[in-house]
Amino acid sequence: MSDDPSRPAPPGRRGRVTLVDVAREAGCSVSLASIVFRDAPGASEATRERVRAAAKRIGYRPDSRAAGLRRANSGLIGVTYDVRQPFHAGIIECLYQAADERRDIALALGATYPGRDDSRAAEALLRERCEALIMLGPQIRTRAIAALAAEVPVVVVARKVRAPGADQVRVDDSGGLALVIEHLIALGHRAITHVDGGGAPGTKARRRGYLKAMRAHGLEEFIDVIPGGHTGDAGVSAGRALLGRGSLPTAVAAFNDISAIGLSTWLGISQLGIPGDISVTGFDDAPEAASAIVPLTTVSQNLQLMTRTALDRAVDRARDRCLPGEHIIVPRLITRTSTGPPR
Amino acid sequence: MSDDPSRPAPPGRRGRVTLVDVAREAGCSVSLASIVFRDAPGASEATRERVRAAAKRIGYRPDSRAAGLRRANSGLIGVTYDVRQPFHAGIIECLYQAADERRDIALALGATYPGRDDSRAAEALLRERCEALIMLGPQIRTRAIAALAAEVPVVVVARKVRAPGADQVRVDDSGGLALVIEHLIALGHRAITHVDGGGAPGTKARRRGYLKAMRAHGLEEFIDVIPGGHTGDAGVSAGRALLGRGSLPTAVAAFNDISAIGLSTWLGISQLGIPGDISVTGFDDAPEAASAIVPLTTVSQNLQLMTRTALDRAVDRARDRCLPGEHIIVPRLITRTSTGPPR
DNA sequence: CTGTTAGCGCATTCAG
DNA sequence: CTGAATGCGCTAACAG
Repeated sequence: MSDDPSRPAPPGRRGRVTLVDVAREAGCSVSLASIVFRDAPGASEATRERVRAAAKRIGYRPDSRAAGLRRANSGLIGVTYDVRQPFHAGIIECLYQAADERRDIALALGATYPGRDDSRAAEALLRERCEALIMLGPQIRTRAIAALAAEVPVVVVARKVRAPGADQVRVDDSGGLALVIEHLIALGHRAITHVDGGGAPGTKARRRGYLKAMRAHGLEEFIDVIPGGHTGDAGVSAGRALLGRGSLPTAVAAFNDISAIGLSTWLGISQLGIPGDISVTGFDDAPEAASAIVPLTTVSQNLQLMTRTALDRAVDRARDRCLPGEHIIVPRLITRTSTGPPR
Repeated sequence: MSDDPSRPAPPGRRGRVTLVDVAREAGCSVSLASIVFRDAPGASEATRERVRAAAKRIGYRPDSRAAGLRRANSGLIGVTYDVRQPFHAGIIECLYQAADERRDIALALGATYPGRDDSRAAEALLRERCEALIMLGPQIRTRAIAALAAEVPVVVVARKVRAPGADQVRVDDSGGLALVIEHLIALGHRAITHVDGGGAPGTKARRRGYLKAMRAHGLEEFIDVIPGGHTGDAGVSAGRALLGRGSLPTAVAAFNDISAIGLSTWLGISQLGIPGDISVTGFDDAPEAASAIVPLTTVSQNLQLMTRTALDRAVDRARDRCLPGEHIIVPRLITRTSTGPPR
């Protein structure tokens, strides 16, 4: 408590509790206290307890900025995602779970929305000195991603992008869509329409899966793709378009769950029974798919595996400088009650 | 200490470009370079240009951790929010917009979901040394919020909480619900049912607004509250419950938009016309409300004002140590096509 | 406008 | 296990 009045007011003692205070309170050296909070070897269990108790007593909280500044690696992994995308929310949850399993990793979120693109979000994250970037379905152009990948390890999730230097982790979109088509065909369907993603990441691959599966079963003449999108609105519009035409297919494979639910809603309102009159399928296995009015047959991306892979890649690339690669997650068919034999 | 001056400044000895490198490249002092990046007064426009050009040339990016470590205030405002809540996503967007208008403020997001509560999220944020915390509809108990508020300025948004020391910014929930009831009554409705929020923040106040408005118009005998929730599923369940009873009301005021949309969907599938057979209202003016199959009459919380207020309060309290207060946003009725005269 | 200096809170030596 | 010393990248205060 002996402030030296001769010197200009030291801005240090502003009431902030630091590691020094903890060490003094616990009666040990700062190095030891540091070891305890880093979970590093070199302290007995007894001292660990003592130090932690002291910290709690005086209200100490580690300063992760200072720690990151000092160590070579900040332990921060940046994640850019679309704040409006429910599917991204699910991935964020899984990423947190994966990160919580490692004591040394923290996540920094960078939200994206129509007025703030992935580049902006990434820039803010990099100023915080993230070691690596995980980008969920980035909407910026490939060369912008490549530019980022040149500066920092980048892992692109849920979008196919040929950016050299960026890892890719995504489901086999083509194979996933083929899965539901095979399922519908096995049920006896032939007139199967695909409502596409209208430009959302994965649109082309899923459409390719549809075409491939139809052709593989000699159903070329039934091939029917109508424009859609990844939102519920897009599904509603597609439903409207579908009903506006002369004949109805016996099944519709939508681009994703949200769109499939919008579509189902419109069909339901138009007094069509699902799956009695028409079968509907989605993609993603979003939480909404299971709890929809008609639980949706869909394709699971195995988020656990996907996020774990993404995080591991991000950390490994940041630490060991290993080479970027492509990681394709095998999709799985989830059968629910929105599909049945044709009418 | 004699680096080869002929070669373009190598990316630092440790591979990272710092302010020192920029200063050397621009041929000026570090202080000047610092001034430029902080947008602080004390440099001519010419030098600013020169320094920025040099920075770009060698690929410099400010280190916000180091800056925050040094200055008294980190400039970081932490935001905890429910990653599954579309309504929160809208607030996040507005917060970013508000933060972007101030050069000195950055947002740090802390996601919340069933396995990770607001306390966990806040803890992580505080380790990053946020100056203040904005909590969106926190689900933790009041005393946990109070505990946080004792350590750092806390602004609670969209939840009424009597935690001493925490600011509150929220819409007048009671008045908002009353607004739609008045609107329905003016249209000629008398049998108006309220589907409540089932415990979500704001449930009680909105129900109170319903009761007050009904009583104010002598409609005690028509008072009818059924349990609901804030999700689409809850709306669907409420619709099912409603139709399972003998008689139908002529209008339903739901707790929020998402629930109202679920409700509408179920009513639509049950071949009831909206608003022909029954009027439906929501709350929040979420993006989904405008683009629903039947555009929803709802209550706007004026997010712009709400978020600006929240951010200003957070910053002011962190900087000037002013006292916490309560800030009630006046709600506004948004009339769309989901309401009409009774059948 | 410049250059110098002194830390912010912490991790990491290194010799005891 | 201790104690002291060094510096991460930056801001701020100061005298030129």
